[in-house]
Amino acid sequence: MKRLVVLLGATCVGKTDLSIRLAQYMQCPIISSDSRQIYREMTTGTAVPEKEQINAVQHYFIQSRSIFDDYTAGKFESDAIELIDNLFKQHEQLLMVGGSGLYIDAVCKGIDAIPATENWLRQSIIERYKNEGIESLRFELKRLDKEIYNQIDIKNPQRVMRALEVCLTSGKPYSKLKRNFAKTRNFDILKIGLQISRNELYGKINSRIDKMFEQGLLDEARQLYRYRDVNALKTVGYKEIFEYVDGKISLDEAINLIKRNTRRYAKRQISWFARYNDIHWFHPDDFEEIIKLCVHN
RNA sequence: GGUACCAUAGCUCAGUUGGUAGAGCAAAGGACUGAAAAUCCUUGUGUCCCUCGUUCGAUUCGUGGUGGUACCA
Repeated sequence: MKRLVVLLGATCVGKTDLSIRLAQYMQCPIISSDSRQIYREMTTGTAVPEKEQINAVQHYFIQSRSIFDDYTAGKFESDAIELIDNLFKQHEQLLMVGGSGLYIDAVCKGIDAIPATENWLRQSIIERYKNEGIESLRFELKRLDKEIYNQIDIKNPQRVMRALEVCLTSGKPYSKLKRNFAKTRNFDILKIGLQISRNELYGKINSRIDKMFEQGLLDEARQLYRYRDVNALKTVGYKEIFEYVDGKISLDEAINLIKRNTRRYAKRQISWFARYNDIHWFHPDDFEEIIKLCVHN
């Protein structure tokens, strides 16, 4: 059976550098499972691999979509599975690298098939949320689909809006579509997690942010300022600079907020990965140990 | 050197008409199937600067220190 090696871990832990060495050793391309590096308009703030790294190993999905595409985890599932099926015609093993938990899940166990929703509908629900508040949306959701109402986090507006949107689009209760059914793939999956101490991780985060500013993050974000409302730009490293451009905070404050929000993001990733029970954890320096696991038998 | 004010959670501060205390931020933990670098939830014991005094009882009042800030010399 073919095998997909999934390299995951919190931001800044050292996935990219290790992935290049690993891919060269395994002689296979890299599939990115990063929900922000996929956008071509963003470079510095998402810490995409260096040019030399991109040239050294064939990468898929990196900077392959536009921030105007309304890309989603659902599209990623179908795009990635199609790609993986094709690549397995030439490779025994493939390497997927990235820190977006939902995207990793989409590939490893799939997301339930749910009809695509219309953009105008989502916009109108967002408008209703702004005008009438969450209560009104909850009330309607409860009427349309009591089961999902009891399942989801009712305090989370995004969850309520999503559930309502699916009910209204499909004409069926969301709970009938969302089965949390794990698909079985026609390939094996090996998950390798990278882990370092919290102090070390936070130190790396801080220095990476400083480096991003040296590399021109401020200018890059300024160029994107006018598109600030698209979902893809609701991203750590950009949204804070937009606040600075608005004059709401100083540059120093923006830098410190980016560092803080990146730390919080890393913590959320750690929480997400903690619920997987099939990850082989390593320190990023344990290359030899990791290689041993990746030798395909 | 003198006078005034301040000293409480990692930080900024509130408060206790004397019965050992609470907000914001930070931090920590968690949830999460099409926005996911998003979104949401939970969590506050700290010699209330030190000393002596008054008091049944002082973080709160008084004395004396120490440190800080401002003004006057």
